[in-house]
Amino acid sequence: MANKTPPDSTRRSERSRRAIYDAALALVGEVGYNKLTIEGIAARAGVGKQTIYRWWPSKAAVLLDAFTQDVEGYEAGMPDTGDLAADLKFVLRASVDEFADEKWQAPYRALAVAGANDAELSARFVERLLEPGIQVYVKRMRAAQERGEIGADVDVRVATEMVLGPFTQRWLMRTGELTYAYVDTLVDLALAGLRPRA
Amino acid sequence: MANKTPPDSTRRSERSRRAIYDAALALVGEVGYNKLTIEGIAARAGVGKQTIYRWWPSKAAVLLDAFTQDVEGYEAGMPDTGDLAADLKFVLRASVDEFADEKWQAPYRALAVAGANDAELSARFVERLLEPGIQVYVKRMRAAQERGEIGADVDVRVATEMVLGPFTQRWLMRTGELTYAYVDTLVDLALAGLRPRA
Amino acid sequence: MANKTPPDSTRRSERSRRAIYDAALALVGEVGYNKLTIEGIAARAGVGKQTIYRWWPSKAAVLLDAFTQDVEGYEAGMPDTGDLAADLKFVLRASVDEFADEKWQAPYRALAVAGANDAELSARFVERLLEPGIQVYVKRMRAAQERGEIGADVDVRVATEMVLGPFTQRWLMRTGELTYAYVDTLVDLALAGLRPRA
Amino acid sequence: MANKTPPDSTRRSERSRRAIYDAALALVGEVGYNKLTIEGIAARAGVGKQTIYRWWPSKAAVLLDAFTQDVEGYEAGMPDTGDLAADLKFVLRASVDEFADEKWQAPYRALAVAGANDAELSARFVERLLEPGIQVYVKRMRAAQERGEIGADVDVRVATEMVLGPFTQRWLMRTGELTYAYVDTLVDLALAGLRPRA
DNA sequence: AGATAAACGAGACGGTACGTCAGGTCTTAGA
DNA sequence: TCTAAGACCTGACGTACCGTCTCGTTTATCT
Repeated sequence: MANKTPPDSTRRSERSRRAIYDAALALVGEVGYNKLTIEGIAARAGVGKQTIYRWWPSKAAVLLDAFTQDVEGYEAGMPDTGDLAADLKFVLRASVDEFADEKWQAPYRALAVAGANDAELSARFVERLLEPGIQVYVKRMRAAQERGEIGADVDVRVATEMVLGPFTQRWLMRTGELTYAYVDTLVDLALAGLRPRA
Repeated sequence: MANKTPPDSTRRSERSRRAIYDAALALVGEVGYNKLTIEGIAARAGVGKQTIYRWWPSKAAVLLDAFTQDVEGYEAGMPDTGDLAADLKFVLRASVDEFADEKWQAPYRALAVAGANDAELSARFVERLLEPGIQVYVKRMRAAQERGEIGADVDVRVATEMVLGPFTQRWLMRTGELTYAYVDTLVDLALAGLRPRA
Repeated sequence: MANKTPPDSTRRSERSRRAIYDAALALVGEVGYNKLTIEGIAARAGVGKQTIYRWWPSKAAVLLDAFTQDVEGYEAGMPDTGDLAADLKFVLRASVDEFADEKWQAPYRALAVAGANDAELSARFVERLLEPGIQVYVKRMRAAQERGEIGADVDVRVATEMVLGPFTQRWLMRTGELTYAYVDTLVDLALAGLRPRA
Repeated sequence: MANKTPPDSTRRSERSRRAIYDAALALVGEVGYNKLTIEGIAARAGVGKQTIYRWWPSKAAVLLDAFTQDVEGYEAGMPDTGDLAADLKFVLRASVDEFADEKWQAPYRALAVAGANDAELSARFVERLLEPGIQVYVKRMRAAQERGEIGADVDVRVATEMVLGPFTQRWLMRTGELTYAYVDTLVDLALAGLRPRA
């Protein structure tokens, strides 16, 4: 029952969509996620509330799309200089800087958090933002593994999590500082266990 | 100015406090954190709203106290059989079970998440719930380190995070399953790097 | 400025117009005037909203046209048997029956009411529906006056209102029942005057 | 089911109630009944919307109470100079003036009209405002009847309607002007009857 | 034991935002 | 070119909670 016929997406206003994305990102930076409201987004975007409700189920979904749009074409990838430790440290240090940027961090954190209480949203967040970031590490590790720098029996997925998990936890839970020194230590400690056994 | 004289805590109604804790925990399990409301807690507890506002600043704070109360005397600690890997796996496997229990998981997740958007709450959450849990690991590792099972130069705090971070991330972000096999792999991989260099 | 060129009425779709009338009358009977909506009429008629807005300024105007269409060729007129009292009673009794018919009454009442708050609509309602009904009485009275049954100095318009006004008030305001006995009393009293017979 | 416990009227804010009445009457005069909104009343009164919804079921009900409050203690009654025609004319002429006053007329008309589409409201409107006004005439007529100025067999209720009905119809439907001359004619005709004087 | 005063339950209050509905305008496709 | 379809902006709807503010009513000391 209750199947509202879904709107015809070919007629969708591109103008409104962009305005909504811009408004959502601007507002989440200004007032934070908790005080972000659909009414606020609509007003800022110069758009009717219904136009938002027509296309998204929640403010979190709007923000996810807005943010995804924003980081499209990111896919920076990781260098492969042949030195795995150096490459990991290089990218993680960049992440340290990124996560220190309040403007970028606010919506990302908001999404991570909103996802935690909403399984469906979580799935989309992971698929669209989190997983691609993880895969960058997995691929680089796999390359190292093929060259024999990492033990053949090592689960590179778990190995990646061993580097990213602590980083994420410190950031999200504020259980510690995110510094260059920290990520260096982390990489060294993690890699020490990955080397092929002599 | 504006210093509301704080309420006299000696006159506080113990009955009401318990009722509020019970109501908060019951409701967060039934409707989830987002739909948990102060009005709902007050109604369920048979308590005036003001009685809640008098003693707590937010629903998250209520929940934190309620939950803390609930796990008081936990402090289980970790066995020390002399086999570090086995001990870590033992406790982590218990955590796997614990985090699979919807009733326990709901408020814990809610608090973790609420903290992410509220630095002050976060600090108390970490201090009261998260950090004690981490310290259990840190202490066990330190013991192992003193016995020379772990390299003397290893930062046991970071080493602990290398085990708990991935676990937490999988749970919170739902980026993977939490199984016995997973935590075993995790422990083995982490410890491989911790052994003292020959 | 702003003079929208009026639409070319020669190209108007007769099919749509009829469908709109039918839908409007059906809906006003089903849901009442307050819950009658342009959207509802359009949907029921299988017509775009714009097609309604192009030709009518308001739902009341649609209903007025629809209803007028429906009662076209009414103009029943009043018999002239030579007995004024009997003729008046005859027609008023027919009205009693008519106003008891929910299906006929609903849109008529709706229009009377909508008119009360909209002078322009009111004018058209009076001109097209109400006044013709009144004139039927006025003519019959005038005929009686010419035959000397009614005083030559009597204002037959006012005399007519003296019969129809009470009837309308009872109906519209629900201040009393509309029965055969009532209209008989009304006619007798109006014709006779209140003074005691000498 | 669904019986929300009714609010405790002893705790009701008199201040708010007055402000709501004032706002409702002011707004209905300024923008008309159709554009009168609960939000508008609340805003103008400096009151939460819920405070209105708590105590009244609709904007019409608010207006009815507001208006009733306003005309409380009216109950002017009718003079009894012994000359029935003169007394009726006197009061009706006063009504002519009253109904020409836009400020008084707007809410009264609005209520009459709202009642037409809402039987329950109608009942209260009639009981509180309309019927008392009618009874003033009925009583005066009855007095005249007891003195023999009016035939003993005359139904004074119907006789009253014969005077007030036409007046009301002209006003509500705008079928004619409301002048002193009109009400004089009406009274004379009603009292005299239509038959030619012998 | 009685008086005093704070916490208590209850819930009305001024507000904000919700998610829905309809109004009236504007755009696109099709006949 | 007019029509059907329907997306759009607007604004009001009625509801849910917010956090504050009285109201009596316990309850727990302190005379």
